[in-house]
Amino acid sequence: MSPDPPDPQLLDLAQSFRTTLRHTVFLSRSMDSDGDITAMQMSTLGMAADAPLRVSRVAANLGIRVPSATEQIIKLEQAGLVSRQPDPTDSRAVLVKLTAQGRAAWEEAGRRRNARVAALLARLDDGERATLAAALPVIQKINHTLG
Amino acid sequence: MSPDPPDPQLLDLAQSFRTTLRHTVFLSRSMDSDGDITAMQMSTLGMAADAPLRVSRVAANLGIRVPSATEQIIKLEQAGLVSRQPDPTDSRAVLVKLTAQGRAAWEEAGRRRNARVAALLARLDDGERATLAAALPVIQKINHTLG
DNA sequence: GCTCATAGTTAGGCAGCCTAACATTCTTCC
DNA sequence: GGAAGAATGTTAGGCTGCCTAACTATGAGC
Repeated sequence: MSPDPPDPQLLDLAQSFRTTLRHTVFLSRSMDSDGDITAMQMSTLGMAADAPLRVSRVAANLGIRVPSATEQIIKLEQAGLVSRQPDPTDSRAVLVKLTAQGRAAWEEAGRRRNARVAALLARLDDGERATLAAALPVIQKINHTLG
Repeated sequence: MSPDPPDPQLLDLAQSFRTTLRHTVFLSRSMDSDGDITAMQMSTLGMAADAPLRVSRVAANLGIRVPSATEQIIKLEQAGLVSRQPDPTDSRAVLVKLTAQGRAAWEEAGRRRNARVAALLARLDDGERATLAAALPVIQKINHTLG
């Protein structure tokens, strides 16, 4: 239970990683101004794009509490992007389902954001892009370590 | 001025990058619960750790408006972590300066966070860590492209 | 010295998150 | 089958962080 003995090299990498992340969050925030759809809303629509899911699942995936998810989902519903339907297998639950309009908005916003990010990546050389591409799975692995 | 012709490969990478970033922001948020110091406050203290700086500089570096920066800085001041002093060279300006207590708190929080991140990185193998280390400068470069 | 730009602060409002309390439905166990 | 408890959402109320608009005070230029 004692904290691992601090490996200096690991701490250095952690420091760099942390600094990079901080700036990245910042970048992510500025990318966020997509007109009207927030990053959270994008994520929510993306989940529902695969299959309808419960409010509690949305909350868990977003890392927020259920009441907060309800709030966001109601806004998406009012915008006509999702619908809320009782789960036929469990009347307590509510299924969040993407509407046709929601799917269109999600895809369109995704295209816009991809284009914007691609424009940034275009300024890298091939080697840098390869390095980045190789690292993304590693970062994903780190992200999933939390689970 | 027309948007670059979409290079499919670039868009793919952009898509992966975007997805990874989203999860990373999420990770970053969960790392944020450091007891009492928020990520923004950490950044602010970090800036002041180098040298006293103006409120407007803090705002610019954080990507927020001046009134919002004032708000945060006042909180840090009330917590005894920074002091606010008039700039001797320009009486309109206010210099945000780290107090001894502020420096201690900043270093301590940095250590805690590094340790936490290092614990995540410890679960990677050497090759993955090398891949990650190689990519950090690239990501930094992307971040700075915004400027 | 008047005018205009610059640096911060104050005031008021909005969005997103939280906890606590509640209604409803499912599950378990007798 | 019925009571007790668990699970799913929603509602209510509050907090934080961000914003814009309006204001004060100082600096800079003609």
